[in-house]
Amino acid sequence: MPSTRPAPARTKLLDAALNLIREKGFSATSVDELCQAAGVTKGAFFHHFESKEALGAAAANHWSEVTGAMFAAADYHHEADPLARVLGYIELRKSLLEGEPAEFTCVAGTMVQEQFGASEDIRTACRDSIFGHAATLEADISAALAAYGLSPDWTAKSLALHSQAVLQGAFILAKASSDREVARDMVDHLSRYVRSLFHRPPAQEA
Amino acid sequence: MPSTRPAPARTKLLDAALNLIREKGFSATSVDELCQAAGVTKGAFFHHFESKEALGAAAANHWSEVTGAMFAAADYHHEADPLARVLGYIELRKSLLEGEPAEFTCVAGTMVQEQFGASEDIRTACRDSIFGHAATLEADISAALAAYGLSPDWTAKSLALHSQAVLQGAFILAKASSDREVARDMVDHLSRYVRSLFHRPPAQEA
DNA sequence: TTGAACATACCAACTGGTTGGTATGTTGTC
DNA sequence: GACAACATACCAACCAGTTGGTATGTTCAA
Repeated sequence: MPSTRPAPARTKLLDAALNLIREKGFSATSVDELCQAAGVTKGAFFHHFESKEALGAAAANHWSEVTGAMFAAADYHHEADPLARVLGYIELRKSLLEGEPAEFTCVAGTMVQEQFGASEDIRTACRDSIFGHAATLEADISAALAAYGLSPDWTAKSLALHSQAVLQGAFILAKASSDREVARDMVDHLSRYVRSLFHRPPAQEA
Repeated sequence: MPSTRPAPARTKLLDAALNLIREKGFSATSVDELCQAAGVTKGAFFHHFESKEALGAAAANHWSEVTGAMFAAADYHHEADPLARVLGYIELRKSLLEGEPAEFTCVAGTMVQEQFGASEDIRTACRDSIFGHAATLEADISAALAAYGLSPDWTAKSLALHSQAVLQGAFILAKASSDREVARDMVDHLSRYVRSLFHRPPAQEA
């Protein structure tokens, strides 16, 4: 049987990074803190990552994998109607707005905000995380356009990105106000917008 | 005659902070860098601000004043139709997306993203900046609702905040992709959404 | 009107602690 | 016994913040 081996230092560091970066940002998180949170020494850190910057880029990729697996396993994919899948995705994102900002916030968005000018590796890793995730949504939007026979003056890609923009902006407002309800309202507006684009009734407000 | 007196150190430091925070984030900007950019010594810094954190909060307030004056003087206020004022505001925000991210990005959004958990003073100053700005938009939205005889299931305040969320999210996508056109597309979606809420035709796409 | 008392604005040099990073082990496994 | 995976000990650079000081007002009583 596959007995649970102790998590290797590299994974422990990446998991710790996901939490610490969302709590305090990348710059304000020191290598020592990372090591302490991961229960690992500095030697282990620099054995697995050639620099703090390299860990940042790796953490963004790790974030893509963790969240990618989570969204891939979500229920909304089972909806037959592609628009229902899109709206289901949005409702899932809303339901995820629980607990503290550091728990529901996006690592890639947080990190790229402060590191976009300092590290090209981190920037591209965060870009791939955000835009890659948007691409999974773009497919359902395209299918919905086909199913509803629409050819609007906006692209599926731009609407997928817009949804990410709303979410990222909602995170900022939640952090600023210490109130996740604000973020939920923003997601409601997004849902309303998508329904209007497909000429769907306002439906039930949650 | 009111000859132009040399800018005092405090103002020079705040102006420098506005640029440096947007370029590199708050944590990664050192007090020494701030002083060098402002052409001022460290003694002057700590004469005017009791800590780096205090400068951060002051910078957010300075940002509110600078941008508040700019938006207060904008043309869109002269529109008779309140909805035209809202849409004019959105178009203005789109036209502001020029140059490098550090030039069109929001200081408050950038700073609160990394400092919300570290400094309550900075967090509230950024919150006041963002939510205070949204309040100026909320008045026009309320007037538009009255003018068009609408009583929707969303509030003027939440739509004003939604517009800020879209803009903040657009900034993040622009930073991640190094492409401000992405941000412009997000603002187009916002404009389309607002028009749909007021049952206005798609109108011309810019 | 003057000058002592005080306040403001600023400066150069310094400090103790923290930073990312390195050099050199030790350990367990194939 | 060789190599990856760690640990320990350390360092130079940098960090926010402090020090003791100067130059330039401003206030107000004699």
